[in-house]
Amino acid sequence: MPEPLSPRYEPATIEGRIYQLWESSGAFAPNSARARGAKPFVVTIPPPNVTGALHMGHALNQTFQDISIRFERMRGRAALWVPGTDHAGIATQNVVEKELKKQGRRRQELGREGFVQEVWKWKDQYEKRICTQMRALGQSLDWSRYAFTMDPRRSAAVRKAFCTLWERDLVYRGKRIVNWCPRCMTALSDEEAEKHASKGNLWKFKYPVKGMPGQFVTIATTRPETMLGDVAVAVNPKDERYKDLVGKTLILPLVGREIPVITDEAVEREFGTGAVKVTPAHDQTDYEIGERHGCERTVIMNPEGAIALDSIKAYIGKTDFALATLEGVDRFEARKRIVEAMKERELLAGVDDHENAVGRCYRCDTIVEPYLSDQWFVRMSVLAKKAADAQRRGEIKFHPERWESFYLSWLDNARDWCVSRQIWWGHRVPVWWCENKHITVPPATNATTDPLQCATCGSKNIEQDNDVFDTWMSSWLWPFEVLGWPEKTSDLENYYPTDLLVTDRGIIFLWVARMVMAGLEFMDKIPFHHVYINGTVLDAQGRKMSKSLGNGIDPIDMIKEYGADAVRYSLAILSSEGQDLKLAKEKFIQGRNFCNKVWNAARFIGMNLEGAPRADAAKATRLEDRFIRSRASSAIDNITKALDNFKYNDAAQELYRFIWNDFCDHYLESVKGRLGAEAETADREMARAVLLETLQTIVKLLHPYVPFLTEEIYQSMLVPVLMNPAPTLMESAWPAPRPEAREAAAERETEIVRDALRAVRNLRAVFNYPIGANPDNAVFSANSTNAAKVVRENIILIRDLGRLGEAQVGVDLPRPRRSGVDVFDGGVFYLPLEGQVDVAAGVDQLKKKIDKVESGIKGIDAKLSNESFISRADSEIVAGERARRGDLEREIAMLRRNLEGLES
RNA sequence: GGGCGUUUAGCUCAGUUGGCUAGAGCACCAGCUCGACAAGCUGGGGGUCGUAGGUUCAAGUCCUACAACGCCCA
Repeated sequence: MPEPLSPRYEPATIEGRIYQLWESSGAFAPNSARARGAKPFVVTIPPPNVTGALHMGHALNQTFQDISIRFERMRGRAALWVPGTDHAGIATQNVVEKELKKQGRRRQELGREGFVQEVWKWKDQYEKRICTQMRALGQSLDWSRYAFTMDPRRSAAVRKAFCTLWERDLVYRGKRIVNWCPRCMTALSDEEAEKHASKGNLWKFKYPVKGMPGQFVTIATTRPETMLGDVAVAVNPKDERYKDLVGKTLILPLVGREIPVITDEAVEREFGTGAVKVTPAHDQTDYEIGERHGCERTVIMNPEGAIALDSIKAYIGKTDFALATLEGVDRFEARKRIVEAMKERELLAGVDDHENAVGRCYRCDTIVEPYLSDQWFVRMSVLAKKAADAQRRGEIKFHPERWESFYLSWLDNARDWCVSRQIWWGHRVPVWWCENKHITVPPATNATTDPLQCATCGSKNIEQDNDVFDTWMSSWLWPFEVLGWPEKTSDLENYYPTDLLVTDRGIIFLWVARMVMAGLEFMDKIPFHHVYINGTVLDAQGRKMSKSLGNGIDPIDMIKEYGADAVRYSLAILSSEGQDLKLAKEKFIQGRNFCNKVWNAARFIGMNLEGAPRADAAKATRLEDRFIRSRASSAIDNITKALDNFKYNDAAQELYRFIWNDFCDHYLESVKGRLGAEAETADREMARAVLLETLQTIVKLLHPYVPFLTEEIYQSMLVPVLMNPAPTLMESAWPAPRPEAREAAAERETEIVRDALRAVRNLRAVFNYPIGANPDNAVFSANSTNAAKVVRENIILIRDLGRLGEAQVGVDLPRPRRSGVDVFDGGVFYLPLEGQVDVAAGVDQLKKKIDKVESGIKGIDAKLSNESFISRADSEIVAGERARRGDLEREIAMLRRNLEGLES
């Protein structure tokens, strides 16, 4: 460390330099000498969308991944974390369209090629920004393997996948009801149409029965405008109310079409009137009913969501309603007009409030229209079953576990996946059409070569399908396409399946499930062994962070303000397994303060560390040395175990306790007196040896969370004094277990010392004892010879830190006259009061303490006086309670006696 | 309507298989510029663990019901 050192940690001065050091070391790639031949540990990053910059959710998600990667790298695994970005079809197309709109332009003016060029420009810009952000966060990604979902290799993978599925009859083209976004003008998958409960109405329309004047069937509908496309009215076959009407013909109001009354099991008798209109071209359930009854599918809307009368133009003029005026009218305006027209004709039987789930486009929030259209689908049944079977065999473990059943229930009900999108940005569907409407798909063995003629009729006049694929049609290949699939690469050989996927619960269906399907279908192996579902980052009020609310916190701003290490550590300690976290800017202060603490502890050690210490820490005999070595040993075990089980929060807390409470608060303070020039040489060297050893353990254990600062400490302080240091901390070995350093007795004895100190300080504070006074007549009256021994052996330290002069130590010593008293873990401490002290304050505190101990005794008495407790509880528990009661009894007697002494 | 999660100190959250007087960070009160750190140190106050039952010698922890909030599916 360069001198003079700032008493404050200044992350901005080191982060860039350290990242450079890592990157140039080549150790982001899994091919260092240590990693060679080692078992791999592989993570593929959930590729951020090039639509925009990274947000706090990414920072959280990636921090967990980097913690695991750095941990495993240090443990000696060949750690590989593959970076990448996703083209995010609809989302990116939308933002670029918005940009164009600002300039008063539309994508149609640019043409497909011109527009796609614009999107590439956008992609380049954000890709660069995203990668810069990941570096700023300190992510140890192997940049040499960077992948983009639309780069040539990934494009080849998508084509290979589609052509393979085609040959296996796992994709088909079909006219189905899809979720149609009239604004994006494209189909969406079921998962992309987000259902939101919304308040709407249930309208009741009367449809006249043909030839029976005054007779009606009343149907209920939430979307009146679709009545134009009605082809039947359906009732449940068991519904007695409609028994006589089944088979009769109705006259569709406003249109004049004759439609039958049919029966179908799908109709719920309890819904509305029990009779529903059947509109096969505009509703999924109606479509299915229509299929069963061979109904016509009458489309009455255009792709923009406006009424199109083409298919019913024969009916124009058949009724008194001016049907033609609806042509081109938007669906919601048409709804109003139709309800109005029905009302005028006294065919509106009522309107109820009705709450139902309305699908909205997950990218633009427009209400999705169930719409009949020709699309490409991936058959889910076989794929989903394979994935579910693998899950039931326990091949993939979810963290937290509960997501497993969530995931399985989706797999068990998965419907065919609509993969074609009517947009321009994405992988173009590798299907060619000839003028005879024959389909030509390249052979899977040669999927990237465009066909030159129709495979059916040989026509050379063929054109590629205009549609592109759903983004997930490329990202479901991610875990193996980034490793080079479909080529048989050594990466694929070495690193597939991967070990860990960290992602958000919102894309378990969209992405995780499909990656498993693709992995099993194309690689015959699951893509990853562990799936960690991280929590969602919320704002201080518990709302999701979003652009529209403007409540987001930019991770880069936070890095600038607090440092990347602070951001990472704060996120990790704030988020327990899979739990959402409410975040505010101030929350990063905790991480920053912690980093500053570590910085200062290291700075202090640096001031006392000239060259390598001449002592062997393992031979330490002093209590504080044995204590910190013992605690370090358990910290190593606890943190290793926590990280092994993806308990990021547990490990972060253990780090905090160990570093701040044990090392800084206790050990550093204990050891200060041994570092000065006046101290005995051997004692000083031992202190330095233990300091150095512990510092080394600390920077290693902390490195996965706080990589920059720990690397800086390692480089400037440890490399110069270590034998054969690894070139970077990042590549150095994770601390090995040290069972031999574990000493329960040392930890227990330290508790006595620390509590004795607490008693001293407490009495000084309570009685407002003068700061500068170092009394010579304090007394430690131990309640056992062992406790007396511990206090005696450490009396110099206690006196030093407690600011006492001489002090008497012994078993059951008498209380000095006019003295304050505090019970500590191991005995009683008496502080004779002299000068101006506040006796009343001391009395107050004694009384409070007596109350507390009394309630403790009461609790124990309740147990001990209970026959069943004595007979049924484990004997050691009972004995423990008895011993505890004895302790409390002695304590309270002491407190009472001394209260009297003070009050008199 | 079904499923899942949450409910513990003023705030944000920990709390293994039930078992010493329920913890942390922030905030709060009091004191401290003693050569790592005021982004700090020391001491302290503060909780009928959502409600109501139940199981048990013993429940924050297990069971049942209910309530509030949130997420997902229909």
